[in-house]
Amino acid sequence: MGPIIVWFRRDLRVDDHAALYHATRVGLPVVPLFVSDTELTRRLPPDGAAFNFLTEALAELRKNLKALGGELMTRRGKVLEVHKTLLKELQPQAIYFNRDYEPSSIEQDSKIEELYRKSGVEVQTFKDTLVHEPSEVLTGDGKPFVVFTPFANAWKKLSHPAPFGEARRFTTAKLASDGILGAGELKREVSIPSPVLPGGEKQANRRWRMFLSRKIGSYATNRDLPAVDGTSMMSPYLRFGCISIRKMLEDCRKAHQSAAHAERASIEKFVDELIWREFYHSVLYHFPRLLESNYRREFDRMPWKFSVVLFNAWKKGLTGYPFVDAGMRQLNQTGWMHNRARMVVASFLTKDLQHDWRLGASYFEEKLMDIETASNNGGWQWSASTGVDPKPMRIFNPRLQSERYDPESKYIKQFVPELAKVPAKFVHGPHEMPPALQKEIGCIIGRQYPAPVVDHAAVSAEYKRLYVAVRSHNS
DNA sequence: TTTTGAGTTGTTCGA
DNA sequence: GTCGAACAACTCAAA
Repeated sequence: MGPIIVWFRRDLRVDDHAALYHATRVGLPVVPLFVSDTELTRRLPPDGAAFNFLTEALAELRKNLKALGGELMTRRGKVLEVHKTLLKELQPQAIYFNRDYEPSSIEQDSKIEELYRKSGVEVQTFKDTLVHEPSEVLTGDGKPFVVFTPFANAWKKLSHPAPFGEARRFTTAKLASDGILGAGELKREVSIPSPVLPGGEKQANRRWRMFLSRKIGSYATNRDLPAVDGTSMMSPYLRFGCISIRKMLEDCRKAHQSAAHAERASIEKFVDELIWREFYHSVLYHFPRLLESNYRREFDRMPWKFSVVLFNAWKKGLTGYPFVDAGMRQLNQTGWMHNRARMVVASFLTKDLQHDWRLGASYFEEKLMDIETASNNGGWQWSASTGVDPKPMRIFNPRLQSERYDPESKYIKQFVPELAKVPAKFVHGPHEMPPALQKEIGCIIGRQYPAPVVDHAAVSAEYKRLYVAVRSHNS
């Protein structure tokens, strides 16, 4: 009897892993497989934080599989070609893998399924990435939800799948030695200074337990303050599947039961964020065109601007708006950005600079270590007012956001060091410093730190006119 | 079919 | 500085 292939993609863990759990219960040898050139890895820049995270997660996966008695097989090459080769080489009994919902993955996976099925090999796919799949959360009419709250209500009514638990020990069938990569071969030179979040299952659990015991109770307020370590930072771990979403949800429910009243609201808020992740997965699944186009079609007429100078200022964190600049520099330096800052920089690019949200979305794809296409697309379309959010136009005031969410300017000063000596009174608007003060503290506007690249009041008024014009055209 | 009510994360203004 | 209302006024799920 041939082995069972368990194909790992965005689910780099051994604990509570649907496909691995089920495969190790059959009693056949199991070949855990990772193909380096998947839909996941192809888009990751090799010098980016996400790639670094991935290699760490993979190295640990290899170790954890070994502890279960198995051996990770890593192959490089086109996915379909790799599977064709393995079909001959291993003559597997079956292939198991967890489902992925991105449009490109769906297309790829159906080809893989067909390949194995045609050869009489059993194919089993599993729900693993989400608590509830896009096909499970539908309106009464069987249509997809496009407003969050009704989606969340329907989601909460469904009974949640319990964690499966540990995989059994297994053996890996003797592998042909050719074409198998060593552990280090996927590793490339990376130049990310001390990643804030190390990849892998162990780190995922460490961070999660710390968040559960010390942070989740104050999540509702602290999550909005970029200078405070108040968010879970689980996004990269979820992106690469270093932790099980079923387990996280179960932990939240247990914590909720034993929590004080005040903390319960915070835990519910956190669960809502997990539901947002599933909501945007569902939206993209049902409307794959959103990767390229506006949900609200009338925005196809939006006369987005483009300026190399302004776009570069945004990318580099040199807009003259300290909070925006802090966010962008955090992204560039660490591969991660606080959620509050993500909203502010996205609003700034789309509303103040009036640049197409797709430009911002691709820059995030390039830089974020937690890049999840569904969430990224949903977030950017939300910011640009082109998406499924039913609220009317929303323009963030970057100055106000700065004062409200970074009142002590700790975040700004951490990532925009040239503002370190600017007094509290001026730190959210350094260009207002009198020239003498600029000179005194060695932060001259236009030299050490830029003047605002646009005037918020003027450009937001302009944006409002464009918005009204675009929308009224519709009827 | 029509009606009703609610909507992640905002901003501004005036008391 | 804080608070509530006005802003704008649209979509869409569900009754």
